[in-house]
Amino acid sequence: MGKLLIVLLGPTGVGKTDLSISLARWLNSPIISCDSRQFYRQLRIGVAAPTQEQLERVQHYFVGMLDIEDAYNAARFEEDALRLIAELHAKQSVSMMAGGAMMYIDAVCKGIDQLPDISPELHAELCAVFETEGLAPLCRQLKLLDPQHYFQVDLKNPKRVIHALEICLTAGKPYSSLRTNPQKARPFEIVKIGLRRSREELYARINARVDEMMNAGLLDEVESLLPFRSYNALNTVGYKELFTYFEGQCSLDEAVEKIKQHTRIYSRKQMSWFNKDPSISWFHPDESEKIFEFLKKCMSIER
RNA sequence: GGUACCAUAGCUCAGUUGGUAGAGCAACGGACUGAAAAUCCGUGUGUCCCCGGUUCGAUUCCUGGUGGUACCA
Repeated sequence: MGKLLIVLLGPTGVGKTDLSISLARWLNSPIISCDSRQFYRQLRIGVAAPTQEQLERVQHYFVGMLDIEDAYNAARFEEDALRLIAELHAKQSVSMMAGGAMMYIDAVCKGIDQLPDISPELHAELCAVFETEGLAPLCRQLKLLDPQHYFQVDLKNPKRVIHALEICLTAGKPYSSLRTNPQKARPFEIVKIGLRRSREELYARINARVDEMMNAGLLDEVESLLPFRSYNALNTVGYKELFTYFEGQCSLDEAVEKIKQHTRIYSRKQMSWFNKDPSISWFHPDESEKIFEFLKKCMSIER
């Protein structure tokens, strides 16, 4: 009997959490979260993590599994999620992943290339070069070590250039030789359900949700995280804006408005990524009956 | 009421020694394989507050008006 992974995705604020819970109960299955910032246990209100009540109704994997100081990435998620999916599929034929972290979704569905681990020292060294001399010397070095990638990479994007360079230096061969644009075989079928709304609707929900977060105590949550603000996990919409408020750089109203704006921008970025993926079947979150019908069909084909 | 300053893109403002204008943010579009709620790229026509004057030509100079801010009464 074939196994199936249902992937529920969509932009932030579209209504994934609510629908994922009805789906999970309908399927009698836990939820594999694919919202990378909800993985951090200290990030609750600001990342719209499932509530305690929701967590009690349905088991959620990965939510709150990391500490704010932990480093994590899409490759590790690929490993962790695949291991978990295999365990679940030993007991059940259908599993479900829900979330909006674009690259994490692709890591599980398509796979990403095996790359060497980068030493923190090397990373710090390259970052220091960037800080003091800018990107130009790093680009020149990349051109020498990996001319092919040099012509593909976004040479204005420090993260990309530094990453490519540290891979070359660590692997001892060009990054491009390690990039295979993988489409890894998975021991299960994948059905992607995309949720979308009109922009007007989505923006209204995002704006309202930010106000709800503030009412729910986001300010206290962020204040308690001030000592950790340099960690990457806190370079997150909803947190960075309130940090600048605590620094006295702007008023609270301005910070809240920024959170709304940045969340809207993030939602568009997600849509721009998802729109490229032809394997997604799109629904409005209110059409849950249609989604159930659609999934029934998928599942009967699988069996 | 008087004086001074200001009025330019959705917002904050720059600028044009007179030849109809440009930044940041926003907005919109895009990229994306180990930081990804990250990071990066692209897109700028707007009665240059209104009426009049000077001028070949005014958003720019001048008169008047309107609105705002500050100070003085």
